[in-house]
Amino acid sequence: MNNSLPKVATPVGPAGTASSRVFDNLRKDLVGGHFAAGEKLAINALKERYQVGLSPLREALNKLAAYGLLIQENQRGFRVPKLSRDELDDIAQMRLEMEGMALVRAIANGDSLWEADLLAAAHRLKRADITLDKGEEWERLHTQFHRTLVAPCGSVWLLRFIEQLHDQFDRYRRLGPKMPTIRQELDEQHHQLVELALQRDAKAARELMDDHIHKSYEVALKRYQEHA
Amino acid sequence: MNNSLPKVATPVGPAGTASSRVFDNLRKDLVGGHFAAGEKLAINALKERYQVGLSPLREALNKLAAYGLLIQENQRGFRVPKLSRDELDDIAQMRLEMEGMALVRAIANGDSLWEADLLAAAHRLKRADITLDKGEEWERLHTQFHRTLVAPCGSVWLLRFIEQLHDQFDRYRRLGPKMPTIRQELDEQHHQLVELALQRDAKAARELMDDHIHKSYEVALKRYQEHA
DNA sequence: GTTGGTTAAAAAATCGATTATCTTGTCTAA
DNA sequence: TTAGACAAGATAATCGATTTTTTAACCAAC
Repeated sequence: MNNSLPKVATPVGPAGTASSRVFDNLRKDLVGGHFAAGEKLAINALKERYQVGLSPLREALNKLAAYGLLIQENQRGFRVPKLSRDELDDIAQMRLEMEGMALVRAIANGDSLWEADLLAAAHRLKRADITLDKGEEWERLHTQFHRTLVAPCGSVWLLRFIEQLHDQFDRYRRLGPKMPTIRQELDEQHHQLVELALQRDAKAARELMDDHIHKSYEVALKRYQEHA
Repeated sequence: MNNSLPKVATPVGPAGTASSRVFDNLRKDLVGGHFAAGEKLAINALKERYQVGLSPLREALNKLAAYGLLIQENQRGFRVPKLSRDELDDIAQMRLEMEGMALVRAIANGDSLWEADLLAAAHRLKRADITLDKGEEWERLHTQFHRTLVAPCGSVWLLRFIEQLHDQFDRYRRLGPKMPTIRQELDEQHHQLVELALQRDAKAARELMDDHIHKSYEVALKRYQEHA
């Protein structure tokens, strides 16, 4: 009211509802391992932590339960899902199938705008890697890179499932500290994936993707086993 | 208090929380087409319809949005997702990939208990078909049959995705009235699927499953197109 | 010492009311 | 006539308090 700007819908900044803000933050924390697997969430503590009331918090918890990042038990609240070797294997196996499929389709469909996005995403990821901004930002760019890679696969549902699997997978991958040696290897594969995608070599790209997921799986498995 | 029975947890009947009850009912109604595609849900009307307060209702709506049966728009409530030819194609394509994969794995893993379950599920479905109990009950048994078919595939996540896709697919399939001719053909395939599964003929079973989904797709597409 | 039952405390689920946001219809000014 | 501003009503989101259910602690009886 104190200026006459023509009603600009809040650009994107502070985001919409309290519920969606909590959802985003809680999702990040769950994927990042800020809560112990199997832990029961104390709702009042969460109210504190995320600075919201009960209603928006519960709505966010319900969404996360439907998404698979929380377990809801009928009259006894929410808990963080347990981790298990079997589930990790399942998730990795599904990633192999679905991301492979998506990559092949993306290579068939992707246009030159995709090529540009892909190069950009890979570049940003590498930069974040060099500056050793070891934190949340690298994770964001890494997720974004993989998302971009398969984006033009043509299936909304496939993308949705892949995203869900990534979140689940990252719960294992992010259990422990960085492993620089293997990490470097994986980072190189990102660039090789871009190259093969630009060359439209679907077969080789898929094979590399399989290997990439395999190596990531080994990292995740080791961390799970060391996790005690 | 008026009898001395030793504290039996309510068998299964009236179900747990108000929220979960609403979730189940709303899900059924959304899949069954009781709401128009694209329609905006009037929350107060839903309170009436399902006889619950605002909080449990909103929690159920949030879960359904995360599940993909509703669209949540930031400060303007919930609406039923639109239908589109592209999405139907996407869903059917994904069903082909995922249920095919799941069936092959189920045939590799399933034990004799599975065989029995499968026969039972197919039988129940046929019976419901004969008695022409055209309603909700047949739908339930049909869903149950397909669930049983792929149950021992060994992947929790694959089963989860398949279930989600079924719900989405059924939004199209159930747009119109029965089509007895094609319906009969599809029903026969159910029994053929059981036979091939019992014979452990993965290849033939997968081909039949592909055909089954294809035919179902044609039904769904026709209904979508006639739906106006 | 264990079992069974009772009760107090804690936590989850739900309700009723309040606050914030959007939508619609109307009016004014160009 | 049309674009914009405004106000009134409708709807969504959130809060605070209540009700219900579970959990934990205690005590008695075997």
